[in-house]
Amino acid sequence: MSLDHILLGMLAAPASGYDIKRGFSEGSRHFWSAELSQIYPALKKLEERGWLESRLEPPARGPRRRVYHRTTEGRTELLRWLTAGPQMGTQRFAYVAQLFFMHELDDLEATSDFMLELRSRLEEFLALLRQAELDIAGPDGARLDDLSGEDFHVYLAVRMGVRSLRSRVDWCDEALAHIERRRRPHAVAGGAQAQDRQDRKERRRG
Amino acid sequence: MSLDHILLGMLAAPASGYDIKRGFSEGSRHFWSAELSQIYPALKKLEERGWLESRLEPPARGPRRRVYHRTTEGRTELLRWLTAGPQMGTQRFAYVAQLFFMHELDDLEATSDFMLELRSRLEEFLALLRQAELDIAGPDGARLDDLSGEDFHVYLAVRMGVRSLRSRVDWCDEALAHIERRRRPHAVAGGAQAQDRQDRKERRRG
DNA sequence: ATGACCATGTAATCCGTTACATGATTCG
DNA sequence: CGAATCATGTAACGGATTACATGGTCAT
Repeated sequence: MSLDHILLGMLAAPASGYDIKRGFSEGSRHFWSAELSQIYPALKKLEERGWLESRLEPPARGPRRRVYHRTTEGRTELLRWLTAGPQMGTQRFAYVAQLFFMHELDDLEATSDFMLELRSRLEEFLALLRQAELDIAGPDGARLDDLSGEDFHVYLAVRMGVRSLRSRVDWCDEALAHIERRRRPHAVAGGAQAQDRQDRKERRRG
Repeated sequence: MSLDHILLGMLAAPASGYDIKRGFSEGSRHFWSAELSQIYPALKKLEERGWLESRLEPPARGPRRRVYHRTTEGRTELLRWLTAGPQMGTQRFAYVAQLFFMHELDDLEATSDFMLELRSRLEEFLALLRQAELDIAGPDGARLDDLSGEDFHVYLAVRMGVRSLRSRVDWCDEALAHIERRRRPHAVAGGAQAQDRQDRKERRRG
């Protein structure tokens, strides 16, 4: 399983289940997330296995917190996972499946509307990731050479999110252009040229 | 759930569970897949719900096959799903999580090796998808304007796979460049220029 | 005091994978 | 005859989501 190892990774410093959940919301939602109802039992199981230990923190102010930290065995297991080569899981994109079957609607306007809504949702998410990128590396990657080893790796992971999301937005644009062309097959010359111009515009955005 | 709807979509023509599984292996592995052990019970459940019906085909030659076809209600449900707006599921990329935590190894060569292996696996997959794209639209999209409505939508879905995979390969290259730069921080001038050259190369490949 | 938020957990259910079981056909 | 492939299923387990339950703190 992977969630176990992700929890081990998140526990570089001692933290509670609640803390870890907040950690997900910030800079890593594009590659993993989990609900508290999954995190709490998982932490308990990891403690039973000896990879974590916990203590109840005295509630100086606020409710009590159960704070976990890695054991030596826990750290060893994390390192084992990190050196086991890239774990390629199965991908599931329900919205691509929808598009794949959308000819059943027999209505290119419906397909177009679908892609427009998808584009706007993807761009929303992209904006969040660009902000995370900015927070780490500064404008134009100004701070890039001064990052700690930890932040450097986080930066690389965030870049994957940015590139991945941007490629999907670009894909929406390409698909919308194809759809337009198909809807007006006898438009004036230069459909290909228009596509070319758009490509160049997309590239400048790099 | 989505598998239900994907099965409904796959059953544009009557097919057995085995047929559907083969359908997954071909042109849609980049956005969904399922095992036979998941497909058979799901089909049975869909029949109980009245969205499918099945008959046992007389085994003229070969073993017996249970062939499913959509009912009217099944088709209605499929259309409902297709018009319900893009379904944005949670993404899980275990290998990005690995990178995210990889500073724990404190060894940039390990990170570099990791990215190299990842790159080669991604490129392998990309080659399969490019082939699928070629099979549908021909070289340089020559057949693009002659596609049926069905093939057109399939083409759009395949393009998502191609773009998505290519953006991940590009990300690997970018990350490897960053890693190299970090490992030899006092190399001769022009690190940024080298990155520029690479950007232009990547763009040409479009 | 009321509602928002912090914090921890359990229960029910469903989704998905791996392993197992069965039997027929086809090819060498 | 034996191995590979076609074809259909069940069982066990584990991963993930949704709903439910509890209680404390803090600001208005």
